[in-house]
Amino acid sequence: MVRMPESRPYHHGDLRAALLTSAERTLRTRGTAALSLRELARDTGVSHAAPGRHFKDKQALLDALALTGYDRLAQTLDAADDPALPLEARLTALARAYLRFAIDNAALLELMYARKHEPDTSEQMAAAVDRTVGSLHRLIADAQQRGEIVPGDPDQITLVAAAALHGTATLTANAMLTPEAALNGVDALIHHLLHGLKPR
Amino acid sequence: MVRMPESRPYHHGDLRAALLTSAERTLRTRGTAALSLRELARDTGVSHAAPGRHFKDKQALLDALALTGYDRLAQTLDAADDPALPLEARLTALARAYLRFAIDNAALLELMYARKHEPDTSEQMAAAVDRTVGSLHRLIADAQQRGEIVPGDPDQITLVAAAALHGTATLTANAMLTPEAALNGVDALIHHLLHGLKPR
DNA sequence: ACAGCATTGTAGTCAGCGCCTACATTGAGG
DNA sequence: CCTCAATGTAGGCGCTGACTACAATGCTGT
Repeated sequence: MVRMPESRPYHHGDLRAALLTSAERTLRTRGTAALSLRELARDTGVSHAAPGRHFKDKQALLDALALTGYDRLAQTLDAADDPALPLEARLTALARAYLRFAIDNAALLELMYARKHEPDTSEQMAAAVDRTVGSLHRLIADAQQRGEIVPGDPDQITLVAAAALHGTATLTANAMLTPEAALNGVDALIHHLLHGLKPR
Repeated sequence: MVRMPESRPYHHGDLRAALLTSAERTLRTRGTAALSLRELARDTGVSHAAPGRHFKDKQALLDALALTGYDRLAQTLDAADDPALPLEARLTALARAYLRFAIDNAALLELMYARKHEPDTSEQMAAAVDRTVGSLHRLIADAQQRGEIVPGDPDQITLVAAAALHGTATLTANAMLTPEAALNGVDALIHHLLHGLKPR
């Protein structure tokens, strides 16, 4: 029995990467719930058990997907942070970048923030989160050093800012706030965050 | 010993409520992913198709569950808001109540904020969200009227506060912040929110 | 060059799931 | 009382994730 000449080689080459790419595509177009390992395998032209060689179970693939998301987010935020800008503008730009990411990658963000990662990847996840918050933390620390932000535990201050941004982002990603409303509200959000809600 | 002729009657009586109760129990103890209609039916002692009479599909049950969650949350927040308190204390109490709910009902909260509700329930969902934010909105409007909060679109101001609280709550529910850290940070969060991050 | 072996693919199977349909039991209203 | 809608049961379909045994491949040491 002769082998079909134009059949894919037995070994895919880089199945792991192909699966991740295809998975993110599905994630973006049809949501997390529509992601099935078997369909992923079919789309990639391999047997239904092949993904198991690269991801011990479905959660492992989702974790890997989340990690790539953190990489992209950290990179995005890093690129968006311009230390030369005055404080309010700098913070606004960072917030905008985060919001954009949240809007453009809602399903991925949901995955990144899901609290069901496997134990062995949860430390990588924590590190990724730290890296992500890093940009904001640096910004706060810089401003504090210049006396442009109140003194106090920088972690605590960062948390306040992070919570406000994260809240806006998740509200938007979960469709409780339209992208337009969120983006339009960013300036006011940052302004109020810096100047406070109480009259001065 | 006489054979107990007490095999459950053919008709359950209030299967819908029983399913919701059992579902929330599973949700709390084993998470959303572990929730199966068939297991739910088994636990409740009915056939695997019986739930279909009360919920047209799994999502319908999840939606119903989310709605009860909103009811409880709105009630909790309403009870926690004491208009007699001075602004900062009043806001702090509200924030604490929200955080407590988020910590105690992490999985349920995830369901409430998931953006995959069926179209026909999404309006009820939106109304529920409005009702939930109502407490905060009233608080802000009150304070604004007394001149204790800067003038401006009250919706916009509410959004700032809501984002900060929501951010803290989701960070905690997603285990990116320990419950202790979150609760300890509430006072500082509200303080900074009211007084701003910039020095005065 | 090539044998040995870990890696990475395939094929088949299993139990569990959501959902569907056909049928049985029940209680309430004409 | 008798119908009939509501609510439960039984069975089945196609899908899923996970497991296993086996086959093809390519790397590594000699």
